[in-house]
Amino acid sequence: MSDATRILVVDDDPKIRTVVRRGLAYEGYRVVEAASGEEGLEKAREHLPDLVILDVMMPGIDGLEVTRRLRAARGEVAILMLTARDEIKDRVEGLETGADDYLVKPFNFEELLARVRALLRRHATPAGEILRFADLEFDVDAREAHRSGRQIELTTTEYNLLLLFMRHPRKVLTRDVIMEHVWAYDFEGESNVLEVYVRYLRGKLEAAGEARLLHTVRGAGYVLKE
Amino acid sequence: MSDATRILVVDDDPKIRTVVRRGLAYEGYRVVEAASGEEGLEKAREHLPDLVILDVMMPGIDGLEVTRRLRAARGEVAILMLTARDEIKDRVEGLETGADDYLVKPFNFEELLARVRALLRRHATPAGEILRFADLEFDVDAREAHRSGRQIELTTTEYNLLLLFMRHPRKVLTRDVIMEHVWAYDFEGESNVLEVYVRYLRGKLEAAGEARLLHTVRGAGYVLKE
DNA sequence: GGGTCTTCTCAGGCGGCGCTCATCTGGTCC
DNA sequence: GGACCAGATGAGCGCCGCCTGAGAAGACCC
Repeated sequence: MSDATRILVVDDDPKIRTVVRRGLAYEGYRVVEAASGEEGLEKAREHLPDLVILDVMMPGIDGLEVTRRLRAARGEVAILMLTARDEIKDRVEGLETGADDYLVKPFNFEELLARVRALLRRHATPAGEILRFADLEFDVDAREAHRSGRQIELTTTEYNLLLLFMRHPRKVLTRDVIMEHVWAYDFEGESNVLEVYVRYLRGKLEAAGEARLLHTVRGAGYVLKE
Repeated sequence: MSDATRILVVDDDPKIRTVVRRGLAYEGYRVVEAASGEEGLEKAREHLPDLVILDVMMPGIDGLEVTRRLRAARGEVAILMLTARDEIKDRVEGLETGADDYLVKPFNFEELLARVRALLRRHATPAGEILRFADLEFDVDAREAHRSGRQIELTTTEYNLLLLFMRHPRKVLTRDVIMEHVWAYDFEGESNVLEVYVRYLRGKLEAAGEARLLHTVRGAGYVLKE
């Protein structure tokens, strides 16, 4: 814990910074923010992050230039570039300039987290993760689950949702937290997607009449527990 | 907690109180002020704040003494001490007396806010916290309690009410304090919701014939004790 | 273009939960 | 012992939070 992985988030949009910071902090990373390219370079020098998440489009020094300077200064840092949907040409340029990966906005948090983990793993140690809870097995790499010998296929959203619960068993996750993690960061307004997907998941997890694992906590959210 | 975080500001300088109060209120905290050590202790008893911001130098009961008494009163309250620049020796004494952090005056508000956030984060709910009292366990994350091996499910209001008692064991909580914390009422209208929910809680906590933990203090309020 | 899979919206339904109310109980004071 | 009042109790009601089934829209594949 004392030597947690440090991640620097550079984006001029405070909303994105906040969502990313909160999410990553929740996952146990130490997060530093910067609102501009200049500040980003400064914070990078100051905190020596393991990974930099970097928006391409920023006033002043933009993401590409920051990448160039980071590479010139210190080669080992991993760089994840964020690019708006219609800036796809930037992808190529971004990767050529020295970014290790890129992600198109808007993205949902689990996607970001997956990239972050992948990048950090590449820089560190690999491992085929299998999460277990009660009689449920969850193979992160294979993207499938097993219960009472049965193989359970999951769609992407179901996978993200179940992954979140498997990472935080016995903990009540509020609707807000779940929405922020599994659905797009800029999701606004009322929707009952969450209920619907909880229903899908329950349907698959309890297909053979097994006991309920995903419980409703009225007025709060949901928990994974026996 | 169900309602906003409460912060008590104790300083004999009205200017500082005003600045701090406005700023914190703007950030969404509920702020209570006190102009002296005596008043501070009184307000603390009355409002059960999560954090106390406390000036060291005050006529009458000073900050150090207030800290001592707050700690003696079994409060798990976080304390942030304010000290003038040339009272640096007070820092040491302040921390030894039981303050959780200190801040040198003059300070800018962002500095204060950063400390406040850090303290609340550290102090509030370290993930996986389990509160215990007698043979009762209260799992904050899972939103459930256990007694004599039995799992006790709680509704949101029951949870908020029990949480309040678990945070202040053996302390008599008046009806007003409880109403203010759990229902956010200004106790205007008459209602016996509190009695009803005390009954619900007792029902669940003593379902297997266990001894009473939630006691009535006639004319005052309720206590959690053996 | 047709078929399939996935994501998400929408309308309707149901029951849990928060709360009120009327009545009962017991402690306290004279 | 009687009167009074704070709190306890049981019953019940209405809302809204969540569940459910159906289907539209879009992506992908052949």
